[in-house]
Amino acid sequence: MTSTLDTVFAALADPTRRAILSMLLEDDMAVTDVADPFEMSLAAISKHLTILTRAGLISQEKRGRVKWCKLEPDAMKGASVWMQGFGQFEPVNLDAFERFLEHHLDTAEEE
Amino acid sequence: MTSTLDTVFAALADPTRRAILSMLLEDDMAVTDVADPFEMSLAAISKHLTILTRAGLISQEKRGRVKWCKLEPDAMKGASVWMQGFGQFEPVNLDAFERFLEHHLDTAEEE
DNA sequence: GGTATATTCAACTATATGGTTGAGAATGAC
DNA sequence: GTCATTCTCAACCATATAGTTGAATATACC
Repeated sequence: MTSTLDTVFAALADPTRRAILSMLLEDDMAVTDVADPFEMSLAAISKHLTILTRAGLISQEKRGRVKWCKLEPDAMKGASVWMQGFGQFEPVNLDAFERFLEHHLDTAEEE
Repeated sequence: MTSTLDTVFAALADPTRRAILSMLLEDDMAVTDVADPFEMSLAAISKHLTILTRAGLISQEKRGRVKWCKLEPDAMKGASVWMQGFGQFEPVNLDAFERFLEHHLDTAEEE
């Protein structure tokens, strides 16, 4: 939902959640099917899905008794752009990136 | 030092640590100077720097009694590439970055 | 209605994080 | 040697995370 840098990076910091996102690249999945390849309980997976949803990385839609999970890759955009600002050091976009940092991302979050 | 996806994403999930990395874009800094703009204690900043070091995102070198912190942007490569695997968004060139700015996509806020 | 399936909630444990303060170890200045 | 500076360590507190199990809810099937 929120999709701040905080929640997105935190969500991506867990290997189970990254694996879930990879699975959802293929297709939308029901919660039970997401949980299937993992050793842990369904409740644990349900919590992971909540964290991914809060970060905006997936959406969940209930149809009948089944809750479908759908990847929302756009939620990674902000984080991806933020990181790549450190990777690509052409002087051109370095300035722009620093302005971007100052005026948009970090400040917006700490207010 | 390790620079796994786990440690890198976890390190990036904190706004203080992201702010520190942004500061280090300019130049290497001593721990005291890194801590200066923040409200929190020096010890707290020292812990953040430890986490950034463990993630490989910075390196620290002691010269005299001063410990210098240096940005190591290559540590973000793995994480950056991982995210681009989801990339419906192309690697950020100036183009994509400017589009991002134009739409003043305050991705840091809701969705 | 009764039962099976899908998912979450509640309560609990263990561990990590983010912060504090105060003391301690190095180093540099005089 | 004395004193200040730089930085970390230790102990502590509050909160969040990652997992468990068992009960509860909601829907579908017959």
